[in-house]
Amino acid sequence: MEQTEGLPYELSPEVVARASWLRGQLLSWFRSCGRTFPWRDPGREPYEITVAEVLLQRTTAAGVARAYRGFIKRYPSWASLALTPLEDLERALRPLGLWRQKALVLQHLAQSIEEHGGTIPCSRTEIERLRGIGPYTASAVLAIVYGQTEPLLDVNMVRLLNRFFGPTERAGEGRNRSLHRLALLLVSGEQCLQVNWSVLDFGALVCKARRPHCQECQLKVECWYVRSQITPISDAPSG
DNA sequence: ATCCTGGGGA
DNA sequence: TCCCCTGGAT
Repeated sequence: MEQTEGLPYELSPEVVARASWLRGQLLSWFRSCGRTFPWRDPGREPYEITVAEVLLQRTTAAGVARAYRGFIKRYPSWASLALTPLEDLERALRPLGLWRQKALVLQHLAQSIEEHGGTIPCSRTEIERLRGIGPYTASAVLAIVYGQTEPLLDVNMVRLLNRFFGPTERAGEGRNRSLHRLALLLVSGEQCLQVNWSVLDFGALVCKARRPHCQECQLKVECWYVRSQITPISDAPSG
């Protein structure tokens, strides 16, 4: 009677089937069109991964990609981050936006982790206790550093799930939980990271917030959003 | 809701 | 100019 792997039995069989299809499509797309970033390379140190996730908050990945290697070269360790003058750190982060806040977060994070013996805690509760680390970044650390099955529920994944599946449940907290169940279902099983990255990249390149490429999108045959665009809600007299 | 001394694209 | 970006804290 135990629900396997914590998978959500509340989701309808139809939704589960569509999620499975979506997952296959995204993985296929990712193999040919996915983006490569230095912080995604296998064998990255936990330090490099965690720093990247903080830099990426509220910024475009392309912008971080420009600054990332230089930043890691200049600050190669938690110790170097902890010891550098805040002013220097701010200067290094300026091209990314929100540089003052990110400098504070990174330095405080570095000092906290130094006190923690130089290792990042491996439980969500402890990770989220760190200043500037919320649910998203905690999931990223758990998934990438510790190999856990975690959905990276950022704006891209929220947008894609909302569009593809359409309105599923009630508004408010119920909908958030519904979205999280969908996201967990999507990334469960093998290749958790590949699925997560495929969603981020697909959201950034195809299912964009501003002008989604619905005509060329390989998901359109199953997409609620496309259907809702085609099906007229009501005859709007244009006059 | 709103702010973060935000930068980039349309 | 406005909207968006691998958020988080108040």
